[in-house]
Parts: sequence; structure tokens; C-alpha cells
Amino acid sequence: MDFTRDLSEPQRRAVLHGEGPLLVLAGAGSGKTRVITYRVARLCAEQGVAPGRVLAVTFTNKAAGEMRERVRRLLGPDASQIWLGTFHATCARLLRRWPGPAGLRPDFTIYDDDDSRTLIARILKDLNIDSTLCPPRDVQVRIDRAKQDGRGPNDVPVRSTVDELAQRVYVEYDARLRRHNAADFGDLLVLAVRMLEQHEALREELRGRFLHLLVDEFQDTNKIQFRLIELLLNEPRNVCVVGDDDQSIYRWRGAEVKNILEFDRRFPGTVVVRLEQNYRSTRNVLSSAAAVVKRNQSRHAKELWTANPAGEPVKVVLAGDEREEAGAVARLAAAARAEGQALADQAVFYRIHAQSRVLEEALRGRGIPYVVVGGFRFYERAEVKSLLAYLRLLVNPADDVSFLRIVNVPTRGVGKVSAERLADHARAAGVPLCTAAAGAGDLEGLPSAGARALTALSGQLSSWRDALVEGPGEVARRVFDESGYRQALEDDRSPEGETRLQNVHELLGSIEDWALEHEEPTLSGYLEHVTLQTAVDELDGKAADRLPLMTVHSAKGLEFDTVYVAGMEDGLFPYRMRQNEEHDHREQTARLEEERRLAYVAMTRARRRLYLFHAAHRQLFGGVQAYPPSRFLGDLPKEAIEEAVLPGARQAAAWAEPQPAYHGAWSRGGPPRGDRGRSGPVVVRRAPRAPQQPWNDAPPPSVEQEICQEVAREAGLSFRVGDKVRHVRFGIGRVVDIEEGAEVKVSVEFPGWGRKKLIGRFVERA
DNA sequence: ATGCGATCAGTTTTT
DNA sequence: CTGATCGCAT
Repeated sequence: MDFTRDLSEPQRRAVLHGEGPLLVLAGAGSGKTRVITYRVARLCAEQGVAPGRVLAVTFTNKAAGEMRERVRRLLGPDASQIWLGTFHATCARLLRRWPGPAGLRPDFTIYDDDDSRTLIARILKDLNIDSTLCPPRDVQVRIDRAKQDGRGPNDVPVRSTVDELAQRVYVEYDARLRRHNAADFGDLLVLAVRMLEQHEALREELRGRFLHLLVDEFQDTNKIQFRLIELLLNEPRNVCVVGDDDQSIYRWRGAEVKNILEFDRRFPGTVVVRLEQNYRSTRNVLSSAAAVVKRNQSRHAKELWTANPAGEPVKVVLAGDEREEAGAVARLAAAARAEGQALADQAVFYRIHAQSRVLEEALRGRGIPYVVVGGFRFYERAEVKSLLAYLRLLVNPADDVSFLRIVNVPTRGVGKVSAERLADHARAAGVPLCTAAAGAGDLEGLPSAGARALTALSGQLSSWRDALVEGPGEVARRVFDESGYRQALEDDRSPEGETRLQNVHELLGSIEDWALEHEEPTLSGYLEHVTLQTAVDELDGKAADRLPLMTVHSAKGLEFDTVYVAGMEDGLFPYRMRQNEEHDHREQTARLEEERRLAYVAMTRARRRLYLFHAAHRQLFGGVQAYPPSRFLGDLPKEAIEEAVLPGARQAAAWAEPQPAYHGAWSRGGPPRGDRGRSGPVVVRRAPRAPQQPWNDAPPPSVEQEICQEVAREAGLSFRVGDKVRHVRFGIGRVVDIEEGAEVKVSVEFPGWGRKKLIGRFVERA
């Protein structure tokens, strides 16, 4: 097989590179996935490397799955032998195989964010720490950050009493995780690294096993991940990392851009390959994105280029408010679909999840199928998590967090008092809650109803445990039925109750589907799969054509023909935190630069069409605010864009007046060179007045036309904005606006009559 | 022990 | 505006 045929020269160099460290600086859309895929395939097919001795790390499971599929096409079924997954999944796999050396017991549970915060809250309570002084969330962030950097409780800086409290919680938190036989996300990395550091024989075994390491999205790796790579690296140091410093968007999560910027210093002899040709986007899209990220000071200077045509201009659209914005997105997506572009080839991005709701409403209202990626995830729903907690408890009886979650779900008369008493006894005896519950009848101070319920629950748990051999699906069904949870949900006749029941059924279905797809389906395998699922993984396998909605973060690594970015406003994107945390200038700059990279990522996802929306007013977090356009919009090259103003914004402009220049947190200490808001915020000053539209107004920009045309199309009208129409009473006039509604209304300028708003049906094309 | 109502607070990005 | 927690009444 010829692995180099459809590769560019630099791509070929990366694929054919022999031994030793390789750094591929791959710009957006430069074909890095193809490079990794081909490189793996070639190593196996031509260099005789056994697939099982290649370890490739990707950012999402979806990316891993796609890569495996592509390698399979080149290599055949052996591709399944490759170690391929996210850092977390890879570490989990190592820990499952060697739990002992890692300080875990088999069938340990992986705690997600929620579980870990619950545990921290409980510890705060037990240690009598005021949780207003030291909120669980903050402690969690501290602990997590420490773990990202590979720092244990003794390595965290203690400069204040709060630091000291957090440190104490950290110590207790880790102790309890071990007692519960659980690992949080950070632990997966920390424990794997510690295991390799402390067990030389194991380290050597693994170093001998992996002949080649490959890491995608290397710009978003953190310290501990870097350390893991070092530990697994064999002598010829066959490590190939691929990334783009301009796309580093996880600094807040501990990502070290230094990992990629200083890679060649850490690994002397590194061969560097630059992929600077973009194959994905039109010139207009690319030059717009480049103009935004170019303003960053701390970046590798590079010039991405493309041989693609200029394509359509990037559309910058001003809406009156978020609802008009959402309506426009919905219409444009529907119009594109009508032209033959599948909804799945388009995508809507936003900075924060809170923006999704109004978009969802607009889409739902028009019957446009969509899928929200991430956000309130299915597996995080209370009823789903509760059933999962039962299942986790079967696999790992020491998991007190799960026990507490289900001890009174459905309500079985075990209230706060009973639970606390049980916890006291368990702590005194040094046993898990589950064990203590088995002897609840003999415990003092337990209300008798509670004791009876606990004993019964304990009996059920062990009988379900015996049923584990019947397979995950069967056990889950039994738990749901026999626990009384099903009955409780069925008794709840409210609409939310119905949804909850539906969700649990969906969960039961998903367990069975998963079991069918796996050779040896174990419950613990399923639970791990669920916990380590990434947001975009949910995009997988959904055959229906739906419009994906997601945050820009989730969009990393994806591409679409058409991209709509909502909320390009200063304060929202770039996002400015409302808490007046005092950040020094460096931190401010660093944050703004990351927002810039985020915008760059968003824009470079688009192949052909890119829409950037901003709204004059936006209701967010319960208050209407006027936001100035994103400063990023001001960076766009004029020749690559086309601006449009939707009717709602034209109206808003008529009854609002500009404010003095914008002085947000971003501009404290002066905005970066060349940065400027293009206009100040606007405030409402007086009641709307109809703007005077002269008869021979310039035709509206094409985006408006597209949108209005879609309104007209939906309503079965034969004309659009700018067309001449006839009305029985007013004669011939020109359409200046079309408004949606139960009945579509049309604003028409009639010479001699002025502007009239009419029902669409009563007007016809002249 | 449970469930309801009211008040409160706090609102990024994710494995 | 929403979600979560707290206190009170049943």
C-alpha cells in the first residue's frame, strides 16, 4: 500500500519520519488527523510494528473511534489492537489492569465531577468547615488544579487560612476516595503516573510494550499528562505529538502551552514538521479567523494559507436581541437544508451553554431537528444517576457516595437522622455504609423504621450482586423493578415524572445496546464507559439528520460546511466574568488571548459558510443588557466580510443612543494593541419611532434577503424584501420588512401613503 | 420523615 | 431567570 500518495510534502515527511521525537505543528484544517492515521498505519503495515504496541492518545473518544475506523480501512481488523483513547480512558485501562500497584482494588469506581463535589461537601460538613467561607466548588477546583500539576496535598501552597482549610479537605478527600475504592478524574492520571514512578518493573514492562506514542491536540495537554508521556517513553523516544498553539483553549484546565512550545527543548533532537496549508476552509473564512488570532502576542508566528477559492464572504449579522438571532439561525439552517445541505453538515456554536435555550426554542418552534452536545448531559440527570448509583454500589460496595445517593431513593423511610446514625456507626467500625447497613437491626439509636428499611435494602443489594452473572442489562432491570424505583416513577403522574421514567428506560436500553456491542460485557465496564464519555461522543451513531448545537470548546476538532456562531459580543465572547475577581494584568491578557484562540477555533471549523451573529440587546442570567459587538468582529478584514442588520436591530438603533466608550474588565490597564470595540453599548432612551425609509432605499444585504425569503417561503409568499408588491387599496409599493408570527406581516412603503404594515396574504407580487 | 413553599444565591469553558 | 437550599408545616 502506498501511504504517501495523497499527502502533501510536509504531511509525507511527518508520516515517513523514522525514529525519535517528532513535533507536528499543524494549523487548523491542515490534515493532522490524516497524518496521524497514516503514520500509525504505516508503522504497522510497513515497519512491522505490532498494532498492540502503538499507543495513540486523542482528545475525545469520538476522535479515537474515527481514527480507529480510518486505520482499520488502511490496515484491516488488526487496528483493534492499537491502544487508542483519551488520556483518561488510557489511564483507566492501565489502572484496571494493575489496580494493586496503583493503590486501588479491582472494580474501583470513577467519580465524576458531581460525585467528587458531593464528597467534598460532605467532608466540609464532617470537618465542621463553614462552606460559605470555603465553597465545595472552589475546593474542588483547587484539588483538581493541584492534581493536573501533579501536586499532592503536601505540595499545595498554604498562604492563608482558606488555603489551609482547603489543604485539610484535600488530605481527607484523597483518604476517602481510597476508602471508597474510588478515583476521580484527576486521580486517573495521578495514580497512573505514581504507579509508573514507583514500580520500576512495571514501568519497564510498559516502556518495552509501547514502541510508538502519538498524542493529538498536544497543545491542550497538562503537566501530569506530559509526565505520563515521559514515563511511558522508550529509549529511541518514538513520540509523535501533533498540535497547534493557536488552538490551545484549556489553559483554565491546567493545559500547558509550554508543552508544545518547548517540546523540542525537552526532547533534544526533535524533528519539527509544519503543516501550514489549510485544506478545509475558503480563503475568506481563513483570513477572517487568522485576523483574529494574529493579535495575540504569545504565539508562534505562522501564516496558514489555502489554495481554496475565496468563497462567500463571512457574514456578520446584527440582530435586535437573542430571539431574533435564534430565529435567523433557524431560518438560515432551514434554508440551507432546503438547498440540499444536511442539518448535520451545519452547526451552531456559542460561548456558554446558557445560550442554547433560546436557540432550541427557535428550532423547536419551526420543527427543525437538533441535538445539543454537552450541557445537561443525559447521564447526569438525577434519575439516571440514581439508577447508576445502584449499579455502582453492586460493583463496588465501598462506594459510600453512591450509597448515600440511593439510600432513600425511592423514599423508604431512611431520612437524615437514620442516615447520620448509620454513618456514625460505619465510621466507628471502620466499614463502608453498605456493610454497616447489613447489621442495621443491631445498631443503637437507629429509628426502627429506618433500621428495617436498611436491612431490607442491604439484603436486596446482595441478592442483586449474586445476579451480576446474568449480565448488566438484566441486573439493571431487576434493580429498577425490585427497588421500587420503577413503581415510584410510575406513580408520579406529572409531566416531569413521565420524562424521568422515559430517561430511565432509555438508560436501560443503552445498557443493553452497549452489552450487545461488547464481547465480555461487565457492569463495571459499562459504568466506566458512561463516566468517561465526552460531550461530543454523543454525536456518534445518531443516524437522524439533526442540527448540532454546542459550545466552542466542544467544537474543537470538528468541521462543518456551515457554521453559525451566536453571541459575538464583548462580555460574552470574549467572555468576561462578572465576579470582580481582581486579576493582574498578565492574567487578564492571558484570558483574553485564550478567548481569541477560542474564536479562532470556532471560525476555523467552517468549510464554506460562516455566520457571526451579535445582538444589540440580550437577555442573559435574568437581565436584559446591551452588549457592544465583540472586539473580534472589529479585527475582521473588511474585504472578507459582509455585514447585515436584521429588522429588530434597525428598530433598536432608532430608539437607542450610543454610550461613551466601553470600559469593561478587559480594557482595564488598556486593551491590547489595536483592540477596540466598534461601538459603545446602547441604552434605551425613548420610545421607538419608525425610521423613515425613503422610497428608493438601497436593497437590504443578502443575509436579510435570505432570512426574509425563508420567512416568506415558510408562509408561502411569492415576494421578498425589496420586491414591488400590489395592494388593493394602497396600490404598488416596495417591501421593506417581513415579520414572522402567527400571521406573517409585511411592511410596505407606498408612495403617497407612507409605510403600512399589512397581512402578508393580502399583498401580491407586482 | 416528607413535602412544600419561600428565600437565597450565583451564575464559563470539561475529562 | 433558574436552581438549589433552607425552614416550616403536615
